[in-house]
Amino acid sequence: MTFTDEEADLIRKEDIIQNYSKNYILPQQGAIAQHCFLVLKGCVKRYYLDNGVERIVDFYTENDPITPVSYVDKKPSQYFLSCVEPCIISKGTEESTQRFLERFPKFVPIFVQIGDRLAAKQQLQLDDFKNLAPEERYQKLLEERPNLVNRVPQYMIASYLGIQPESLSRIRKRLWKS
Amino acid sequence: MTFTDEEADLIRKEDIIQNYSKNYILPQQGAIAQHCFLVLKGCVKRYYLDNGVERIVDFYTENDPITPVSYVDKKPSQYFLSCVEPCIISKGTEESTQRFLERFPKFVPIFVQIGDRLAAKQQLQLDDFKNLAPEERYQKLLEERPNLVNRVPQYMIASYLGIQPESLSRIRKRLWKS
DNA sequence: CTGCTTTCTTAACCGAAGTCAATGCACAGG
DNA sequence: CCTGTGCATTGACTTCGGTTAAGAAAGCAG
Repeated sequence: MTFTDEEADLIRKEDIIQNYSKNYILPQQGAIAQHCFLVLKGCVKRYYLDNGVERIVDFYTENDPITPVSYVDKKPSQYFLSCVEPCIISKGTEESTQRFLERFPKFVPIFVQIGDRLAAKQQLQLDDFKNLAPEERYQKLLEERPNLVNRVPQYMIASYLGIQPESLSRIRKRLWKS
Repeated sequence: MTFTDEEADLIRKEDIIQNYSKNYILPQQGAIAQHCFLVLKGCVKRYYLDNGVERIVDFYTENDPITPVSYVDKKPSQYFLSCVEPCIISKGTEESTQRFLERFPKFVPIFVQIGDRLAAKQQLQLDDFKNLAPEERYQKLLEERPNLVNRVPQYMIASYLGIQPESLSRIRKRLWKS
């Protein structure tokens, strides 16, 4: 889901836009009523901590909306958002979302089924993950988000792919040879 | 999300209950307005075909609701539902859902955020899949759904875990030894 | 420019999963 | 009862990722 210039403009006007320095961790209050973010410039990672190890879940770059994750109660894990680069980020409030939807009603159904679509997207991701080898996952990432590899450190890409940095290095070498 | 006896009873009355033989494939019409199912007895698998290979996505047993997957357009893949055992399944229509929610309004918010919760659940599944070895995934399955392993052929469990049947056999052997 | 930190690469070793092929086993149909 | 089919196991072999440790390269500050 991407925005036209006009739509992005309205968001820029309505929402609270802020600059964040590299490595800044976006504050996310309690379980409910979290903010939505829209990355205008820069790159954000979503991750959680697994016995002190950072496990990267996703990256967000220009025009990517960051939707809150509804917590499934039991698990103690928590997701964090951190700026991989200096960022300009638009923080959406409940009211600004409201006004945005009044201005662009065509987004209403989309907002309603955001959860469904997210679920479907994640189903596909999970399917891929089950059936693709690490090397294939990396190639797929290269195809789908070629820019990403050039702007985030490889050890983060490795974490995102669920492998060790050393393995990613070898994979790159292998692919380069062929 | 589970149902009390009373709730399940109403569903039983309202919905269309049918028997299906083993290996029967539940018909799922086009992209929109699919049925919801509730497994009363038996076991259903959700899978898709990957170059003729069956890739199992999930299993559903007694009292598990089967929610439709909203299709993310591009991918040609399609999910099928097939009975692993003879099944008794309650098929929900739009109207019966309506009546059910009138009778038990407490489920309304849940139905609204079904997508969100599904997304959150799948996020956790994906997290696990990225960071657990096949052997650990099998152990986790044993803990979370111990019954499943006893009623589903192992090659299907293997498919669900994203590994080969031979590997699962060796994993079992390894675990048995310790 | 120098020295530090961060990031990436390389090598050696190990263990586990994939693959292919053969065997064992249970169960259903004739 | 015998036979065929489907499923599970086992073995030999290969490949690839994890681990550990060391060193190279790149970025940054003094």
